[in-house]
Amino acid sequence: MARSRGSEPLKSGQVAASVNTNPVVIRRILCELGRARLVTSQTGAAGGSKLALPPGEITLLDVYRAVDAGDIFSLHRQPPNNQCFVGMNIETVLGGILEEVSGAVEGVLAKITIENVLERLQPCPPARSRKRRERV
Amino acid sequence: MARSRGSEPLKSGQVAASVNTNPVVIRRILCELGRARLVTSQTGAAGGSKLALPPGEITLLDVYRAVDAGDIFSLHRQPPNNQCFVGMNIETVLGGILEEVSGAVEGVLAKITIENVLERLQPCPPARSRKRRERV
DNA sequence: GGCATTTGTAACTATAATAGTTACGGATAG
DNA sequence: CTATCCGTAACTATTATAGTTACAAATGCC
Repeated sequence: MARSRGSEPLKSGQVAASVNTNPVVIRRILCELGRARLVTSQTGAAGGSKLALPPGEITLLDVYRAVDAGDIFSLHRQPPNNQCFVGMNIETVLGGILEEVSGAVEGVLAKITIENVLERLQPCPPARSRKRRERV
Repeated sequence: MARSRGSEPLKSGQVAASVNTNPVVIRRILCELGRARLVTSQTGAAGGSKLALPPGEITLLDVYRAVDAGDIFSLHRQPPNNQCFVGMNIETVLGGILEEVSGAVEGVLAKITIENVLERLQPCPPARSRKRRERV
């Protein structure tokens, strides 16, 4: 979507085809991103989705938070036995460690924008294909 | 196990009871930790498991690596469509980002030992209970 | 030796999460 | 008015994880 920014919005079917999945799966994710104001979508004919911000202003952390249900870094739902000394406090300790870990993850993601991803995709600038030789 | 180091080995049933699960589940994990040389186990009567190293010499990274099947930070098994420019290279880019992320996670885990976890569990040193008032 | 106990492991079932599918109401462009 | 496309619900399929049962092999103890 970042690559086709400015032009027409992408349809869920196009995105789905590019990742070999079903349009509904894509729409579900796009819908979450829309709630986070990262993309905008339009219904109806000639509808589709596009980025709501310039690629340089969307970080992977934004995307991660929009999509994460909050249970990636979480403790086992079944609590330990509180008769045990360790069990009494271990959840607090592990919770603290999980926060350290997820903080580190978020630190990495916050530094990478969609634009950076595009740059990594293509060492050379985004098309305007200087020689028109490298794709069909 | 770190808390009962020096004394008798812990049986899988005891550990299982303390986390409200089945002994076999514990044995499976203990077995992986054993293959990583972090714990030793003994079969037979009076058997059980104990740490193979002092708690200060085992990091959470050691444990993580012993247990991780390698698929925590990994790409979707179904590859994208290579007809698409993005699909052609995105896996390489995402792979690089995943490495950055897991590197950050490992950095955090490498700094925390089992001994540190014990310290965080109990602000005061490991028992020898000075007043014998705080547990039953 | 014989017995009780415990690990290691296989085989199976149960439960839950994720992905994928079908269907349809509502919005929109032409 | 019609064709198209999103948002969403409801359902099925697939997979991963957890839990269970069972048993051979190892070990300590009498």
